Amino acid sequence: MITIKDVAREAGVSVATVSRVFTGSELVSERTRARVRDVGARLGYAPHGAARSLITNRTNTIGVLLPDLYGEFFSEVIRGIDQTARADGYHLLVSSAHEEPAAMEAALRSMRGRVDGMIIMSPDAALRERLGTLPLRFPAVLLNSGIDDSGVDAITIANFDGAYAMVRHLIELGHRRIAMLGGSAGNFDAAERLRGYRAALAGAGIAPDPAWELEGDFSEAAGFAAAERLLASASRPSALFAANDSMAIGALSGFRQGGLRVPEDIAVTGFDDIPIARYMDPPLTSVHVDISALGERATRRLLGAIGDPDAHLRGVEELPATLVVRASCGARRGR
Amino acid sequence: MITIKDVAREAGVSVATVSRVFTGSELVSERTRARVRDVGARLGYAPHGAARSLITNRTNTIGVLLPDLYGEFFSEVIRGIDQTARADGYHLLVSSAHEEPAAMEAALRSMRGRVDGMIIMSPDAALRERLGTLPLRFPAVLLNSGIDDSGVDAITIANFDGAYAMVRHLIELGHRRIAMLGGSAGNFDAAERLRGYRAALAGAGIAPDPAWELEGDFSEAAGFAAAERLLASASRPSALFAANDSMAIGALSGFRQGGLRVPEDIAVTGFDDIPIARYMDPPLTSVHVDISALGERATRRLLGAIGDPDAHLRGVEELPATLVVRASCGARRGR
DNA sequence: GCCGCCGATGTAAACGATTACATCATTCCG
DNA sequence: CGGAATGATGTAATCGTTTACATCGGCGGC
Repeated sequence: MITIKDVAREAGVSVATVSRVFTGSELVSERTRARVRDVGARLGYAPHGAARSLITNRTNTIGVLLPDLYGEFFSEVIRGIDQTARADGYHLLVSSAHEEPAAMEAALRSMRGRVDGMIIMSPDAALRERLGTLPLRFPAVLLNSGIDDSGVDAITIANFDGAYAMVRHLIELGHRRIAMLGGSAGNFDAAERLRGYRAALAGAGIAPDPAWELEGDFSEAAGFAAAERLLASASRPSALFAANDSMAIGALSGFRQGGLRVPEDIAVTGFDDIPIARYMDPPLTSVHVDISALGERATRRLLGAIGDPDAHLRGVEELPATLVVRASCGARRGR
Repeated sequence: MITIKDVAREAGVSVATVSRVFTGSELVSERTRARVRDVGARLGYAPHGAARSLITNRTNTIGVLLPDLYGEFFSEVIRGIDQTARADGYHLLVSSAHEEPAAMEAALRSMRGRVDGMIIMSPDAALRERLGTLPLRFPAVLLNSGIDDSGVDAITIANFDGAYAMVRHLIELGHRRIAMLGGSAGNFDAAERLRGYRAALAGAGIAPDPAWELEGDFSEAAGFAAAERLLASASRPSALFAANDSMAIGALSGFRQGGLRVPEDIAVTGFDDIPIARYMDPPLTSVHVDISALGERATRRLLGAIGDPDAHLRGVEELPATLVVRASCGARRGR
């Protein structure tokens, strides 16, 4: 492997000069700069990242910790993070599937000296608790972790409001028998959406029926299974609100397979408004969240904290969640 | 920031001993090991990644270069890569959106000293040429780049076979007027799929109609637009084969909105078999590719090359692409 | 009782860059 | 013409680890 020394020797200058050329310092004569550049290109030299980080204490990398890497939601978040980070010359070090706090801690440790800051997505409540006690060695932004402490940086979605608006909308369409397909137990977003659902029902004076609070796991398969369960049960709701779009899509498919028409026989709605939602048949009524903006905002906040830790003021930002009415709720005839 | 020296001082041993404890060397007495462990935990010590990489020449990280990060296809590939890499204790450094060769080269350079190897996805033909001339400084595996040189490591999809099988299937169903919605110009996968389409038509003695070779860009929007175009044109095909599922889904939606029934009025099929395909209405007939396996195979190959560069033998692997018949092609009644 | 060996530990030299400081040649001004 | 200021370059310390080599004590075999 060719190093800065090789370039220096070949160009007949000291390593300091080569370094100055490659870090873009002004203090090099035009002639020397050109010569060093040439030699560098000819030899195929590239500065060694680790060596550079060691002395500068900067890695130009941000770490991303995710619970999983599955589905359109996460890919959109990462896209938002990546775009923003790249614009500022940062790379992304991703690490996923940290179900257990221990695994997460290990991942966090292993990031030391490899990243300048972290974006941590830990929707699990138990995990979040643990995280608070963890001595973070670098700037960090939490995503959807339900933390409400202005001492930390975090971005959240207006889960409650979104769910409330959705259920309210269904009620206004005349639905009284509204089921909710929830997310994984312990998941913060899921809990908040459920809370919004209950509040909306209560607000309309509808008694909640525990049998209509189904448990899911955010996957299409869970939606499909829930639809089958509802089809088999004696009393069927007139509307199903799924805690995310993937489950709504699965449910759509399940109901159809069971011979039900959506929205005529049953309304189905989701949450997140993933890109594909509008292409469903019927197009899916959902709660729009600008998912990639979620990643973008988190990244901006993090970059701010990295750039000037003292000036940076921490806080929790909430992203709006707005109702998007399409055909699957029955508000629009056909399409 | 606390370093190995702090731990050494606090534990009353030399840095060498601390290092030995944290690298898992045998040569430490049980008593000392325990003491160092304790002190380390108490002080919240974590080895500095960059410093470690510098001396060991290992980063335990693999770099991933992608053209973009959009949609389920990429997210599945990354998932495959991540799972395999993590199982071997590797992290992922991702970098996306390298449309131009220059940007790609820059990204590649900036990875030196930060990764042990790279997985490069560059479906663009021009890019691939350039890449060949680039002196790669680390093991690399190419993904879907259409390279057919046993001197490099690469994984490809059986694009031609898959497309051929799909079109053949449509012909067997009685279709003669089959349109193809292609992918981006210059994209290798797209070109191969187009080739398969043409070959199948030719094999059945059907004259190709250039007007029915539409250009797309792999997005849902492109599929939607193509459907609109076909609806407006005088002669309409009886089947549309889209070069990927996203476009097929967009087309499905477009045709429906134009009042056409799928598959009764027009058959629609895709390629990739992304997870959501089976939940469409009608469920999408597609060409199944084990996308996450694509990432997994690439990673295994790369890890092999990293582990033992001498023993490793390079080569191109092709992943099968098999027809999955669902309802959107009309082969099955209803769903 | 001496020697050699072995296991546990320490010392110090890398790794490849950046950068404060020193050096040297020029230029400019009084 | 002397000396300060300026600009280009070099020297060497430094970042936090790992690891080859040295050291040292204790133990077993002769």
